[in-house]
This record gives sequence, structure tokens and C-alpha cells, in this order.
Amino acid sequence: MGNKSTTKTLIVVAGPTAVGKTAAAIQLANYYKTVIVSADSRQFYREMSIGTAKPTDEELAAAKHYFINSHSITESFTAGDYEKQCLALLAELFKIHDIIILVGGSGLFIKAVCEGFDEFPDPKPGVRNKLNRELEEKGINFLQEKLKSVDPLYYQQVDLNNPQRLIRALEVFESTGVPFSSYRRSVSSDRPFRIIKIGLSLPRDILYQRINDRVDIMMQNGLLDEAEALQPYRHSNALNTVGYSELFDYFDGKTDLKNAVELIKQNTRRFAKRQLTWLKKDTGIKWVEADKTDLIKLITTKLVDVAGN
RNA sequence: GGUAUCAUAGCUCAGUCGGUAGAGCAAAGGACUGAAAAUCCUUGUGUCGCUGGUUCGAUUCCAGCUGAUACCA
Repeated sequence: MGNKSTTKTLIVVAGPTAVGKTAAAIQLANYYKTVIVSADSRQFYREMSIGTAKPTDEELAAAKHYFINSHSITESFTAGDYEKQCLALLAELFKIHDIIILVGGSGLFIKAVCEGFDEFPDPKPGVRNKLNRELEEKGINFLQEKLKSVDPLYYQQVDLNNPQRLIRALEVFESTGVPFSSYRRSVSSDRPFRIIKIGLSLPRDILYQRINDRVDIMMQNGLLDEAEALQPYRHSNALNTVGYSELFDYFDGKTDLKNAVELIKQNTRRFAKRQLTWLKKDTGIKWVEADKTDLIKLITTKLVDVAGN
């Protein structure tokens, strides 16, 4: 837990996509006369807007936002980079504000800010590409065997069919000569501020309806054009994203537009489900129904309860 | 109106030579420490359209009914 002597408080607003985090965060920021820091892994990128449900110009004007449009899809920007940059930013912002709002749906990015990651060395450039090539040419079995001989501990823990995890571990090993598992210590970092987490929830059927409707609105707002303009960058990591991949398939003639839009809805629903799986595990989150008219009152009441303890 | 075919999981369908059933998709649950809107794992009970008949036993065979489709009028 954070340092109790500080008066500085980070209010985390979490929840699945389309639950209404942006609007709630703006209301909270106005209520506390403070600013918003985004923990959204796609809204960082200035090239992507419609498909990421980024706050609108009006919303951005209603409260000061950080980590929105802060990066380009052409840069590499990892969760670890985010942890460092965000903590540095929070240190500056807490000089001016006692309360700051952090909004995001990704458990990993919230974890990055609230607990931090263990110290991992930076991998050598090119190693990941090499491993991806080995995956393609020699198969996942090759990577599994390699991990087994080099890091038997992690071999036992890891999801062996998950190429991304295998490659991550091998990338660290091949960059340093030290097993990935030896860096994994699972210690939470102390933060110089108090953290209160609020989760916004909705009944599943209502959430799914909101997702479906929002995808239709995105299409009306020009998502197709946005995706088309981004085609030159389609292989960048940032564009491996729901709402874009499906449209790239449409441009390739692999599917018709109607089907692509249905797939965006379906994949967004699945994404929301995964977000919930992660967030449900976090017992520190206080859940609030997002469709209540007095939402902000409910949240602030809850915050006083928590702060009073 | 007549004839034929069909009616099984949310959807598309398979199957049971009569012993109450299984695939794909959808969906649900889960994992996840620098690709995370990513990546990966697990999960299939449904009055087998309705009502009767034959049978030890019917979702399976038979009859009627209802609905769908096709063709003929």
C-alpha cells in the first residue's frame, strides 16, 4: 500500500470498454477540479481516434487529459515505458493537485501505475524479430524446447501454446543470458500516493448493446476512412487492434463490409469480457453501477468511505 | 387445394440399422509482469415441432396435426 502520510490520492476509474469511463472521469475531474491521466493502451496514439473511442474535442476541452495523443503508432511504446513515463508525470502533477484521475480499461496498464513491474532489462533489438522468424520457420515446438533447456522454471509456469509469452521469455534470456524467471519477483512497488480504485459496471446485455451501438456510430463517424488512411502502417503493433484489423481484412477482400462490422462488434464484446476477467480479480476495486443518474455522487460517497478507513 | 421434402443446442447442420444425441459458429468461464484493444487455455442437456399408435423401450418406425420450403394446380 502507498504512503499513508501523504494527502495525495490517485483515483483509478476502471471498467470494460463502452461502460462510460470517459464521461465519468470528466465529471470527477470537474468535481475535484483536477486533471485526467489516461491508461488506455490505444488512445495514446494520435493517428487512431474514431476506432479507439478517444475522447472528443469537446471532452478533451472539458478537462485536461494526459496520455491522449501523446505518442505515434510509428514509435515503440510498451507497458514498461508507460509505467516510467506515467509515474514521472504523476510526480509533476501531484505538485499541483491533491487528487488525480486515472482512467483505463486495461488491467496491465493500471497495474503498471499502481503496483509496477519488476525490473527487466531492455531486450536487444532484433532478438524478437529473430524469434518470430524461428516461430514461423521451425514451429512453436522449437521455442518450447528452447525455453525448456534455458529456463525450466518458467517453462513449467508459462502457457506453452502462447507464442507471445514464449518469445518474451526467450527474448529476455537471449538478450542477457539470464533466465526470464529470475527477474520475476512479483513485488509490488510502493507509490508515493494513495490509490483508490473505482470499477464501473453494467449488466452484460446492456453493455453489449452499448458496444454494438457504438460500433455503428464509429462507422457513421468515418472509421472506414480512418482505417483506410492507416493501411500503410497496418503491420505496426498499435494497429493490431479491434476495429482496424477487421477493416484491413475487408480492404483485402477477405470479407464484405457488413460482416467486417459484425466482427468488430463481436471482437469488442470479447475484449470487454477479457477486461472484466482481469478486473474482477482485483479485490481492491470498488464497483459502481455505471448507469445510475447520480453516478458521481455514488462514487464520491464511496471515495469518502474508503478514505475514512 | 394436391404432391414431395424438411422440422434436433441461440444459429447452420450431422446422427441414432429403435436403447433419450454431437460438430462448426455464437456464447460462457479462465490465464496473463514491457505485443495487452495483444496472445493463449477450458466448456456442448437440448421437452431431438405437437398428439397419438406399434414396441419392453420412440428423437429414430407408422398415422394425424402444425409450420417451412419446392413443385403441380
